[in-house]
Amino acid sequence: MYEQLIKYIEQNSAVHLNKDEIEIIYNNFIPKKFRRRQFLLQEGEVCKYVAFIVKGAMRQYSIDEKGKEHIVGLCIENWWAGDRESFTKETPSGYFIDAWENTDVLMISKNNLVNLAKSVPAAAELSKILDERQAIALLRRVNSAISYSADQRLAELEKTYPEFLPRFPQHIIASYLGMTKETLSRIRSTGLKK
Amino acid sequence: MYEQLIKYIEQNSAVHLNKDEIEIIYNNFIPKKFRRRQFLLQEGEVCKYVAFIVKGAMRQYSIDEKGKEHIVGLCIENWWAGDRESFTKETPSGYFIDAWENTDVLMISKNNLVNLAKSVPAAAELSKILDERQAIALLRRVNSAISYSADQRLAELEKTYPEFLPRFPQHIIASYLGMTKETLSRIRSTGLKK
DNA sequence: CGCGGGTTTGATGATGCTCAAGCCCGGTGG
DNA sequence: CCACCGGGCTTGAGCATCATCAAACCCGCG
Repeated sequence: MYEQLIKYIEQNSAVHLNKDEIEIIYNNFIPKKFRRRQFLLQEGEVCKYVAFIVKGAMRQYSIDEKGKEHIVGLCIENWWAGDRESFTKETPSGYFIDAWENTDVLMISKNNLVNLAKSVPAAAELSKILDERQAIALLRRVNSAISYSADQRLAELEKTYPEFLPRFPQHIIASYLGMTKETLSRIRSTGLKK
Repeated sequence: MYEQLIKYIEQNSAVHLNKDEIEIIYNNFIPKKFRRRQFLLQEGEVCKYVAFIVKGAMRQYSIDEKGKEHIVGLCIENWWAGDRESFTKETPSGYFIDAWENTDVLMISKNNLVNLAKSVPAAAELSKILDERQAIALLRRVNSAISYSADQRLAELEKTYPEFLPRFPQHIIASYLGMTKETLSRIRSTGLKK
């Protein structure tokens, strides 16, 4: 499990880790298994950990006053799951995060992450890169949400994250795109004809 | 102008700057005035600078195939304007950024920002904090866009950024919220009656 | 075989968009 | 001083898109 994380950090920060650093990483991340449907975080809780997904898939969503789920994020292998807002500000989260598949993760707490950033420069670097990427991806999503029609949003997703489509059922994808499963179904069937 | 930036950096990074650091900041930021409607960035260009807004207001938007503007971001005093994606990856931007009011900014190039981060720890710290905040704000906006109806989105904006409403005309606010000015107008009038 | 989750299809309706007209108001120029 | 203009805001009628609700289907699995 850890090898995958080490490799990920080295690749994404473009830094080679020495023995000591690897040791530190081993000591700061906690391995954990989530069964399908098990929660990493529930609304109202403070997000104590961010989780590196070694294998599996998770989703982050809110539930509105009518009880409907709205998927704000999906994550699979080599992504990070966690509510940044709750994690950094230590405030109650407005989101749920649960495992969509049985999932293996490596989790790190806030304190440990701060320590890690101090002692392993690559980790600090990586953290910054991830924040940047996150901000970039989210701005694209905002643009797509306010600018495009349902079928354009689907087309965008197919281009940006094709790996999501086989991985999650359509009602999840639909929610992620801000539409109903019925609409997604119709778009897909008519989309192919043209 | 610079005093405002210094103050901003000190407050947001919670670090006091020494003379040398202040000197470095003076040397790395370029002051510039934008007239109303003047572009900081146009679609297809690489975003060379991020701009700290000392006074005024700017907007960031895309233009779709029908020629309609979609506002992805608004910024006023003590905010930063710039397309993060284009700036960090040095790729052509998909957005326009222009001044909505006559605006005074302090701009910094990518190279200078990298240098600054090396020599002024507070700047590096700040940069990280801003990325975090950006990611947090954008996730909220995504959630709002995919979960809420037009009137709920307006309510959210009124709570989150009340300072925008008197500052920008309604058709700008409407676009920011992903609706038409007519819809916004109707929501506002019926909203008050209740 | 029956069950449950996922997907599709259809009918209906609400929400929000489009297009068009009119209004308000501050600014400009005759 | 008034006429006119432009930008912004409002209002209305008709329409497109998408949501809702309901039913049926499909298929892997116990």
